[in-house]
Amino acid sequence: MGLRELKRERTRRLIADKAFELFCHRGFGRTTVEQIAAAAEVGPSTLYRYFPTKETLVLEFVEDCLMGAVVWFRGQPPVDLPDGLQAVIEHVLEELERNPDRVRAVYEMADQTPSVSAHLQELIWRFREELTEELVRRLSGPDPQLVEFTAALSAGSAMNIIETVVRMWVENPDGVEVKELARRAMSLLRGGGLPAPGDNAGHGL
Amino acid sequence: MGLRELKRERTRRLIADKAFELFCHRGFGRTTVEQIAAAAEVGPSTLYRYFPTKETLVLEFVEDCLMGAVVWFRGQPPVDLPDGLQAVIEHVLEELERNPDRVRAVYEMADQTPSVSAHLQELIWRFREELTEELVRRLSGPDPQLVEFTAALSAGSAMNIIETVVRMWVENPDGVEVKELARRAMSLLRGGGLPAPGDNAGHGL
DNA sequence: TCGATTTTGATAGTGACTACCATATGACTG
DNA sequence: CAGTCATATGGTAGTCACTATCAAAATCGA
Repeated sequence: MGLRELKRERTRRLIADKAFELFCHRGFGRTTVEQIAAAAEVGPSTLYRYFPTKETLVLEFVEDCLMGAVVWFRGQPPVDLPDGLQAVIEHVLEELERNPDRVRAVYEMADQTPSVSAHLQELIWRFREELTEELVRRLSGPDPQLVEFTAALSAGSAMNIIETVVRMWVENPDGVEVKELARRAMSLLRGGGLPAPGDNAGHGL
Repeated sequence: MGLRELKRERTRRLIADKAFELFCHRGFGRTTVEQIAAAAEVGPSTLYRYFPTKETLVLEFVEDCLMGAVVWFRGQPPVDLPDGLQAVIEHVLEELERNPDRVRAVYEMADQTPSVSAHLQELIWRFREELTEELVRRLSGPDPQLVEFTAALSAGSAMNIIETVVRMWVENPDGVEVKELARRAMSLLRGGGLPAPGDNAGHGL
């Protein structure tokens, strides 16, 4: 629209990029907000108007991937529940795979800095909440509590699969094919959250 | 043991209790660490020696329940994977149900304060990590990557069920029976993370 | 009781974050 | 183009969580 929105987006991107740059170079803990503001050539108060906390500067990309997938799913036509979950999972993974370095950097910072890890996990749970809400909207059933329950568990399964696949991918970038892992996870999800009775069950514990 | 360990545990409990009291009375954000230290009649530095962050003062109880269940499970004899997960889930839920008010208070604070929510979610993920580690130790298989994958997904399913049940219980304390919800979740887990094909599948989405 | 170890409390300091205000800048009207 | 309004910005001052350090006090072993 106007020139205002343009500059807003521009400075927002500038701040986030400079922040990520500094975080990768000096580490999250060794970088002060003041330094980021100086690098982006804005005042600290301006920075805080765009990003409420230091952690959001790190997690914006992941947040866009997760929440974007929910928004995308909201616009999709009705499908079966397993198909819908699979679609959401694949959508998220494809978006994340678009910037492998950024994903790895985020998880690295989360491993080193507890507060980043905490905010990352909270972001993932918020994704589950949003997805649950959408599933409830789509599901129908006589018992509303059962619908809520099923939706929450299903969304949680999707979250679970995404986190597991991404975590294994991050920890072993070259030895793991996201597509292959996702495919295995899909079959586990469809057959059940656990190894199916006739499959690889019977594992002694 | 000695008098030292005794006093240590005593002051630790004292600080945590006074903190929880103040949090419930004035709210998490309106209570300063200095006030907590004063209420427990210790210096702020002493408080920080026992609790690294303000949030840990809120979450100690939940952490004990979750991590205690993993430790308990570690001492259990080998069982089938679904049975083991069910046992862990029930153990956690029973421990949480022992102090309903405390659980509700924690979730209330988490809903009001983002940082508390973030640390709660991170705690839950740490529970998943610990459980995954124990499952890997117990599981056997030719492909170590598949073992890791199965363990992580299974532990995630347990985490998912616990969080879903507890959340519904907290949001509707009188209308939800934890035992009943847990039973439904168990059958969902055993039959699959999603409604089984012959059960309540076919929901339009 | 004496010496070694641990626990405590106080002090000073860093840095994230907030509230507030004066200024500047893009947007709309005559 | 001039004037006016809404919004964005930067600076200041302040709160509070948290850290580092160190001397004093409490506890333990002999």
